Amino acid sequence: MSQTATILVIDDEPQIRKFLRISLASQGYKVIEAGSGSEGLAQAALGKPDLLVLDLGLPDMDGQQVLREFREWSTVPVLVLSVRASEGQKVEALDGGANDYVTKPFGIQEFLARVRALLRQAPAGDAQEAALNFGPLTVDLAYRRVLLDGAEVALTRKEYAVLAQLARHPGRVITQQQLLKDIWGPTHTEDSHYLRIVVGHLRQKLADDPTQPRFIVTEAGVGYRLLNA
Amino acid sequence: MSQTATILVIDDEPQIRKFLRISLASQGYKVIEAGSGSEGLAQAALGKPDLLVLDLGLPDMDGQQVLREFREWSTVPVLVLSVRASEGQKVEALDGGANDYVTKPFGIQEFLARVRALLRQAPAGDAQEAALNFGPLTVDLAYRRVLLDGAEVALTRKEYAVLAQLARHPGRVITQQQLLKDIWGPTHTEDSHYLRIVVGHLRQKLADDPTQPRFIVTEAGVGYRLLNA
DNA sequence: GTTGGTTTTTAATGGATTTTGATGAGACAC
DNA sequence: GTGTCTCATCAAAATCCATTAAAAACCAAC
Repeated sequence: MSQTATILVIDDEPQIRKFLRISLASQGYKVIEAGSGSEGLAQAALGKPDLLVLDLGLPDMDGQQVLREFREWSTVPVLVLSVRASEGQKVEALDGGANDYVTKPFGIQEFLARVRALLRQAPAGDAQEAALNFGPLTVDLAYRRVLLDGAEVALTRKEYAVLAQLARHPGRVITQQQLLKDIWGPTHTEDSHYLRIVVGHLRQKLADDPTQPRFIVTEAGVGYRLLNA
Repeated sequence: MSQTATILVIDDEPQIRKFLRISLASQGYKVIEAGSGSEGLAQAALGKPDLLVLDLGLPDMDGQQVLREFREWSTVPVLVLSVRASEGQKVEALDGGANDYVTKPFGIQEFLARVRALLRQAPAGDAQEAALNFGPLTVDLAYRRVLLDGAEVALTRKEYAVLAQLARHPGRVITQQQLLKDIWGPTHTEDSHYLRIVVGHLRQKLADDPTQPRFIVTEAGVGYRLLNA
């Protein structure tokens, strides 16, 4: 389905942050944190989270204000936490763009279930998982498809795995060990021969010449790199 | 911007239904009602609501069961109501596909705010077609029916489950593990053979040739995908 | 209980992919 | 120049995968 979701927690109380961090991390989420509203907004722009957990009681600025500014540019789901349980508060937050409102103290199981519910409707990586383009070559990770000049290229499992791995880090060199470990497993990190053959097939199918590469560049003794157009 | 949303209320207590009907209608929503689970599911298929408000305490069938059957074919947001506030109940409902969970008694302002929040993320008139088309093939999730050239195709449970799963993500590769986990359960993720046989039967009934597929494409060693016409 | 239909096993086949082995070309150091 | 290292390519063998058929076990409805 999706890779691990990133969750940004904005809360000024360190012990609550720690509690949430541990709980969320134990479920496999990647957690980033902020202790104030301004820091939180900065992190939100930087870390591209898939979900925002926001405590309304912040020292530097009003939580509602943080929510409002966040919603200026993001549609990522927001779960608001608060000790204040007044109905007016809840209505204000929900109408201000929050997707859920949980009052402290809360059960961690319910909290995690609400996190799952919010992430379900907006799957992780939805933002970044657009198709990647490398000139005439398109690698669509969501659909597991590869197009060359608009025509679909039929790739085998290993071929696709190598290309996808390279495509995930455009322009970066991926070491042979990395590729071998991720695709063949940690027991085959020495078999760089496999890699050469698969890359050979890939280049053939993509009409790529190793001496004059359009797509896959070999970095001798190190690994391979996918050129970003 | 948005036209009036339609909200389906499933609750067996007439006075609560009346209360919700009046409150929701005063906000301009169109309200349809059902007093039992089976009636609710029928109304859900018929009335194409934009939001479902579901009370878990129903006389004829378990609320969780209603939720589960509804989620078989619809992604419309669901707000669950319940007097029982046990955390386990909430987790079960949220993981069963509910988007929010409100315990009675509740403040009507907060309830309406949560309704607004749910409708915001899935705007009214988004009235998603429950029937999906793939050229001559139609998969109607709401009625659990499959039509080929307008004629109904009789499918077994597993066959339908596999086809429906593929149809929910048109063009996308669904991995064998995914299909096996969702349909046979997490203990059978290794039995990819089952899958091949069911897909074989499906192709036979849909007059689909694996070497020249109209509908189901096999991605060797990975999974299957349903071609979107 | 019997019956009809469904799901699960079992088995056989052909095809495709992956692995293995062998060979040659280029780069670089000595 | 020679030897060594890495890379690329070709061809075969071995393995894995998909498809099909058919029998056995299972279930639900009657």
